Amino acid sequence: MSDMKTAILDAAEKRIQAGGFGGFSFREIAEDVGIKSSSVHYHFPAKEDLTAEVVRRWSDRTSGNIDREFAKDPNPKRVWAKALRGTAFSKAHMCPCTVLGASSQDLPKPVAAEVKRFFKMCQDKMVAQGMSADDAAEFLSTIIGALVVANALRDSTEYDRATTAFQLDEKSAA
Amino acid sequence: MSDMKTAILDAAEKRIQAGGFGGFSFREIAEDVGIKSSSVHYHFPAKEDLTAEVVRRWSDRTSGNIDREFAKDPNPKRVWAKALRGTAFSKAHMCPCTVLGASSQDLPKPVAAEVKRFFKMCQDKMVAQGMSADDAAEFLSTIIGALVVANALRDSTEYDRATTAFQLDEKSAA
DNA sequence: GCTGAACTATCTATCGAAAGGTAGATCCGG
DNA sequence: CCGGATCTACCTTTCGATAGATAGTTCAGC
Repeated sequence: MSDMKTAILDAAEKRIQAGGFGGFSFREIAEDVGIKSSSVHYHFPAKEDLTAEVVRRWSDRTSGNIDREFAKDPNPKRVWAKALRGTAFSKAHMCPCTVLGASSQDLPKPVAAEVKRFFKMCQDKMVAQGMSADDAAEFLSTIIGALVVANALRDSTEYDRATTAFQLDEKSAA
Repeated sequence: MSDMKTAILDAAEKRIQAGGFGGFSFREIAEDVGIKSSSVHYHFPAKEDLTAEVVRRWSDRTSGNIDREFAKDPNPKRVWAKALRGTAFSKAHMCPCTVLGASSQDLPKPVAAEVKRFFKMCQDKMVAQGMSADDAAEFLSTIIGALVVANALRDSTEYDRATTAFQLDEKSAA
């Protein structure tokens, strides 16, 4: 992957984290990376292609990060809670898939499909890590919701308040 | 409130539920209600005014609905879980405040403030109903997240899977 | 009870800006 | 010289918003 393509994906990711699909334009991305909007089209034919690729990349990275941490800590809930905590306290504050998922009905089909894949990946991985299907559904909802609530209240520490139960040491987090 | 103003709010609410702030235009709203886009400006000077009013109305309605149901059922979690379940299984599938909250950073200030007010109202009311602050934060995150995940997976029954623990009878839901 | 000002709600028409996207030229490294 | 990458220039559409006109309604004062 070329440097410029990566730079475009980085810029798009940031803007999507802030405003979702309708919250960014090719011109803004172009200015962010220092090229012209038409050149962005060279790398990504249409807006939905760029957006779908941002989601795919985020999904792959998340999957990898979780696998890596789970190898070090056998408690899946603590691993996931910590991973999303990093997002909540990052500059962007939000996970792009969550922002897009909230307005999934208004997304181009390929983008909506990619977003769906992300959430399925999360649930499947949780089950593979030993959680029951219902437990995974509830837990995923809690950490995703914590991200949204903290973002809306403009206070990242809200994420911690909502997930204290999962960030404790060995015995407590079940 | 005039019929037309209400019709405009209804149309805007639907569109916001689907696509958030960037997901609707005055022209679409105008077509939905059968007037011209400039006439929408007569009722709401700017897009942020219309959006803020949609959020305010949703917030007031939710507050009223919860009070009414809590008077009949003393279990706050069951009351809230049931209320949001209605949204998850509605045609629109989403709570407009949740959609907007996910992209809160990209919202005009008055709108972001109104969205923030909604989530604070939820937490405050939960505490007033007897929940601890941390418990309220976690529970609110779970039901909001369940809405997002169910929407992204395009399957409303995901909401039930994530909230079964709170929809049971008297003794079980604590 | 009539008149006329003021208000409500909508229209047509239009603005400048910005959107997504395309075509064709240019530049640069292999 | 060829091909990937970027540019300039442009197109069409849509955006939020404004101006000015037009009916219909309300209502105070004579």
